[in-house]
Amino acid sequence: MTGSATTMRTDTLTSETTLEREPCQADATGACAICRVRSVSVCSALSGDEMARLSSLAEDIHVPARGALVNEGDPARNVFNITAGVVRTFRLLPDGKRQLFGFLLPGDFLGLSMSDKYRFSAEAVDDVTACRFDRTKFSRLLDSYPSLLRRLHQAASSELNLAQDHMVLLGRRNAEQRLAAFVLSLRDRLKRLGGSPVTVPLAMSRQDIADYLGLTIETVSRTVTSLAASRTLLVVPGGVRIMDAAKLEALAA
Amino acid sequence: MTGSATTMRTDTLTSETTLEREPCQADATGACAICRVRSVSVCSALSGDEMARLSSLAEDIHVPARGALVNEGDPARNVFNITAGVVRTFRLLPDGKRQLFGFLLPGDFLGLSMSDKYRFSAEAVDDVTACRFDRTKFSRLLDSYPSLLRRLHQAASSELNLAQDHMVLLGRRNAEQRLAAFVLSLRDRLKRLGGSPVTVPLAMSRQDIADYLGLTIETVSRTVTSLAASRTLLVVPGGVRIMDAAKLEALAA
DNA sequence: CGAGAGGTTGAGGATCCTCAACAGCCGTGG
DNA sequence: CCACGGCTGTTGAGGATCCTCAACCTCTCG
Repeated sequence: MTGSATTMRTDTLTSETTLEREPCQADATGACAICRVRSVSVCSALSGDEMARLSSLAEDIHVPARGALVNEGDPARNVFNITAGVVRTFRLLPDGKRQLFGFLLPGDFLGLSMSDKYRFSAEAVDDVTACRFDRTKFSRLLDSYPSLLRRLHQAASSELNLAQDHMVLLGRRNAEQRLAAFVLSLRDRLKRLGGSPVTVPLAMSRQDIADYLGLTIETVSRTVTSLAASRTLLVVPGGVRIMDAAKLEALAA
Repeated sequence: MTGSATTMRTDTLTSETTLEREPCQADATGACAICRVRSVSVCSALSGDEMARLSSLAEDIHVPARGALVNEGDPARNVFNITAGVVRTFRLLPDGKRQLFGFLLPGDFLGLSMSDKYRFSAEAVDDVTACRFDRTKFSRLLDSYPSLLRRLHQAASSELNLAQDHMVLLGRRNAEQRLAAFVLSLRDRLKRLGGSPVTVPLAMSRQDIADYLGLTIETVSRTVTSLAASRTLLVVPGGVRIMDAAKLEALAA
């Protein structure tokens, strides 16, 4: 199994989604020791020895923009830890509609909610690097390292909280409020990764945003325009600049 | 602390929400041994000895219809295992709107997603009995019993799956599809608890259903009427009867 | 019998979707 | 070098769905 398990179906831009790079077991302590996102990842639960063992399971992969990490319905062979880039998770409906569940940023774990098959698809929004683990081996590791399991459970808890926030957004907020909440939440997450508190890069397309917010692309476009007209946002190449954070927060509240 | 921690704020029908009954540690093995919902609960992960220790932490509580189990914003002192009745979990918005996250049935665990404060409220829809645990003690138990932690993590995973299903429903389905999915999913969950595959008791009000499905009470009422007119459902006292399961499933797909 | 709660039905309106045209950007290729 | 097509995003007009407001019905309970 060289990576074909998680490869494409919806996307055929490249012949091989996962470009293998130097695996983590390259050195004694493991590449995890020098991982940029370790402190914000589930891996932070582990001590030196434990991390070495985790490293031996990790495989550093690269997925080009639009490449697939997992496909809904496939056997769930891997779990991932995102180390760079943005990933979208989503489900495709029979009528062609799409619902995005979220955007994974560096440090986020992919594979928290899973049966034996993937219940959603995950694709790279831009160029992505990630740590890939064999799910069975990773699961065995959880038996040995309860602290890792606890950390993972924490992550699942926090994702459940995010999911609940999103249910509120989808069920009870209008387009303007949805967009405000989206921009602010993305800003906050990027801020924790060292991003700017005013300029929010939007790696994802309007269609992605629409499918995340339960709107159409036209409504997203119109709402952004309207927020720009009221000097709440400023549209800049590749993202938006927050001009009136207070107003945005009032909308999102 | 005798139960006031989790008591009411939104609801003041009774002076004491939690009517203490015989605690589980009444006998040697613990009342958990004879628990009706043990096989479908997280508790099933435990062996005899372990269960005895769990029993010693459990407190059997009763919450009358409309009573509160937890209030959003309160310190998260307890977690629960529902043993009878139906519980609604929800968040209240500043503008008075409400979004329900789900209905907990016997065997369901309350407290999977949590920080140090409750991020949502939980109220009894009808008369509810539950096992209440001190969160700190329960958390310590998790350190001793990794199998319980695993089971809990499984439960969190599966709740995350449900949350994703619900995001699809809220973001991408019309009123008819939402109602169909709701009735079917409730039927399936009740079936696993020994319920009928055709008659679905609806303990919750139309308002609850509306707030769960992201609709208004009027739209729910109209949609039920319309599904009854097309002989897909039959409205019976306290619930509905599924007349055309195939049609309902086609709508929910 | 009256009051209140929960639910249904109707009319009108707001929001968002659908369909369509168009603008900007970028890489390709003559 | 510029023309062209494709892709992404914006804007507009009209329509569908769902919400709002209001009346009314049914059932229960005092």
